[in-house]
Amino acid sequence: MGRTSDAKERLIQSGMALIHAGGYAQAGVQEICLHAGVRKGSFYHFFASKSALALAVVERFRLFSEQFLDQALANDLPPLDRLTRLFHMTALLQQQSQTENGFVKGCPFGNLALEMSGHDESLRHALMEVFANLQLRLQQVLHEAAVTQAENKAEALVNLFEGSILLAKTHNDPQIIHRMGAIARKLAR
Amino acid sequence: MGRTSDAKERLIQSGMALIHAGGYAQAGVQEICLHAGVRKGSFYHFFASKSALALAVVERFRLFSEQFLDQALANDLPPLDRLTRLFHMTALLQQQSQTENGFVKGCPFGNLALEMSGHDESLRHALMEVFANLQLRLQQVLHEAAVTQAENKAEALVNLFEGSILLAKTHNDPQIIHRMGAIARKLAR
DNA sequence: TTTTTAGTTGACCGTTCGGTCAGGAGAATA
DNA sequence: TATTCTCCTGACCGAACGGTCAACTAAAAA
Repeated sequence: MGRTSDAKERLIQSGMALIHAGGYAQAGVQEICLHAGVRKGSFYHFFASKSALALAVVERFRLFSEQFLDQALANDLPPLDRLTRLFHMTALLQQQSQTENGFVKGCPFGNLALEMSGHDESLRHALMEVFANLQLRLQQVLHEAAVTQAENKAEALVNLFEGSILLAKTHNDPQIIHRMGAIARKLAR
Repeated sequence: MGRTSDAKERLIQSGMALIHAGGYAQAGVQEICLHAGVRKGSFYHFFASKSALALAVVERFRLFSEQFLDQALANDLPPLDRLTRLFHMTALLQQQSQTENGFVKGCPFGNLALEMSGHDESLRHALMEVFANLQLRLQQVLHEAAVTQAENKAEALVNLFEGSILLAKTHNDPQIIHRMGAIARKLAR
């Protein structure tokens, strides 16, 4: 079946890094190729368009976020403590990106949602699923905590979560996310 | 002192409309000029660069948001009811943009924050001030409601507010913002 | 009325954008 | 080894990008 290559994988990795750091519009195909060590002609062998890469990038971030949520919401703690841990772990993650790159990169999904959901329907739908899934997982935690109006509260927690990351990026201060850990706990009860 | 013109004003208005609807990168200088009925040469007579226009656009949105907050947080209601009204009025505003344009435009500040704060420091600082001011005004309301930890809660309300608009835009559903009105009330107590 | 000065115009700049394609290279299969 | 199919390459495309400029126009100020 012809020769093999990891160029596609490298393109996805570079896409994740550059799109997360600078946004979709800022990350040019040429720049992504340069970062990946791949010629632009090869790019279009693996992806039909730049937005097709973005879709693959979102899918990879989704896989990472699933693992991240598995850790954060693991049942080695009481339900409400897991919520707090999600915020604290996220704050830590953003703090690391701040130390490495000088600025808080923010949520890859939230970033793309505000930049692209106005003019890329397929990407918008992919992001809707990501947020809906997050809400479902939080709802399960709230259910374990035996609270009322679990669905409504889970929706609020998603909003608070994404909002705190938005403001952490704007202020370049990951501690904002950390502080919301306690609020999330209060909101859940 | 030479002839007069409202071209600068028209450019700002067009910039507000197009940047809010499609984002900074999507709104080209040429497109903004076409929308405003101004030749591109004139654009650079009034603005040193595209990002200079963005700064003026943010300033205008800031003025509008001040008036909006004056209405939403007016003391013709008990403090906590004003918070709810802010969310309800915002939901209505986004619903109108949805009816007119087919999609929820989102918060002009939040949109620009996630798209631009990574590579335009002056714009980022302008947006920081907007959010800080919103937090201050909410803190005043909470103070009137005689609640504890007003600063911490005001910060949480800003996060919840921006987050709900982010998800309303992603899901193209302004009702999400409306539902957060009750949550905000609960969060404040 | 003359001078001054702000506003207007449209051609033009170099660069970068996403995207295309014909042809060559090389590894897996037969 | 011969064939087949995937991957690689680099030149090339038209369009759009933000931005520049000198000449021109017209209204306000002198």
